[in-house]
Amino acid sequence: MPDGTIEQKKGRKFDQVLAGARQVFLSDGFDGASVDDIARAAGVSKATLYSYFPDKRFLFMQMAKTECQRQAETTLEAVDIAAPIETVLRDIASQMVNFITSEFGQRIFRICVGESDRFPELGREFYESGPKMVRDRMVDVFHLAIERGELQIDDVTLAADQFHELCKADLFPRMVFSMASEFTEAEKMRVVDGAVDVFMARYGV
Amino acid sequence: MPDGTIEQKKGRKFDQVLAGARQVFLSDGFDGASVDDIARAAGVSKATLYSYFPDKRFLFMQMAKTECQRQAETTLEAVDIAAPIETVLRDIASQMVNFITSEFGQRIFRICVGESDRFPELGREFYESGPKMVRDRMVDVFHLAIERGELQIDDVTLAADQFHELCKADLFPRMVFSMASEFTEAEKMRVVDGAVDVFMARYGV
DNA sequence: TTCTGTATAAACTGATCAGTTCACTTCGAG
DNA sequence: CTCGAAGTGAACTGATCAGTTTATACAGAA
Repeated sequence: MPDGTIEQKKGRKFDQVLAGARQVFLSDGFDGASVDDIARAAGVSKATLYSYFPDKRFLFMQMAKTECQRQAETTLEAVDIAAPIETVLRDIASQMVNFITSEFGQRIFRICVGESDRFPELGREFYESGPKMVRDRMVDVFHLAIERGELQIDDVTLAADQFHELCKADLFPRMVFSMASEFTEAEKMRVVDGAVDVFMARYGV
Repeated sequence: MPDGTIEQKKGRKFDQVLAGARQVFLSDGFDGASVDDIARAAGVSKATLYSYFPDKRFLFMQMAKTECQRQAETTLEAVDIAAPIETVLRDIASQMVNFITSEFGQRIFRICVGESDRFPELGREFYESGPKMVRDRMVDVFHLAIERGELQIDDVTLAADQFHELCKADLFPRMVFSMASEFTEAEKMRVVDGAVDVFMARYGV
């Protein structure tokens, strides 16, 4: 105990349970997932599962939080801020579009939306570690570009939200309402370019 | 039978059942709603309910379709197309924002999103009678404005989708993830004005 | 009056599922 | 070698719920 693993709350199967939960919740939704299925997917007995998590809701929340954090970390990292603002925006837009149209993005969104009436904490958690983080990151980028005289923005947070929304045009509703599940590069490009164009027309110098 | 009511598929309690379904589904979601509750809310026996609708899913679909149509009819009607395009856009944006932030808009969206994995028809139905109709209507407006030399748009449907998305900035994520349930007029105005500004900067002559 | 179609209440079936309990195993530390 | 913590599997409880059935009521039309 003097060294090593302080990180984990409890025994060795904790991560296993979370992985099983991830798999089953993501493919079946909250109500659709049965605890027996999760235990089976995790390769763990139900009793063990319940020794780690007090109930199904809690397990779900924990899973969702973990997943969101992981996602937020990998997104918006590989953007070259030194490049001209149009390039930066195009990169960011691409990443957003890719996330929105990804299997994972779609599923986690679906569950959070559907369930955040019954447990609002979930929605809030997701917002904080998802859209909120993206917005903050964008605001930073904008400030930099403003300093460099590339952009002129009065309401920076609004601009960030607008950009984010612009990246959803067409794709998002079609995705979310099961009109399409995959998109061609051309379809994505159309939206990305459109978003950058509109944004620059208003906020470019 | 020579005159009168051809419209209804079956007997007198049909609408009652639908009304009960509307009430319970909208407040409890699909899984949350029990058929017994619906029958009770409708003031109808369960047997009667099942004589009208083959099962719960079908009842739900029917309710959602009906509601969407009703909503689509009342929205985007009282817009004065003769007015200058900026005014027209502002009116439309206001209506969109009001719908997005409405109790009903939020609930129906939540259910459709959460459930359209399990029955994709629902999502499609909603898309066709919701976003799609709005888009078509907007495209008409744009064409008119282009003819009048007020707008210049290459990809008209993309522009319509962009405008729609711009109206969701900030408000929509906060609403959907339970960060807020009501908004001040000022908050709404900020988004409406922002949307029109951005849109006109790109597509205005 | 009688027949028919629509309605009802209430009991019932069959299934699912969250969460608990229990008797038993495994394995590492002292 | 033994103790105890962590894990297992299977049975069990209690509850909910979709959908069915049955026996009954009541209307208007023939």
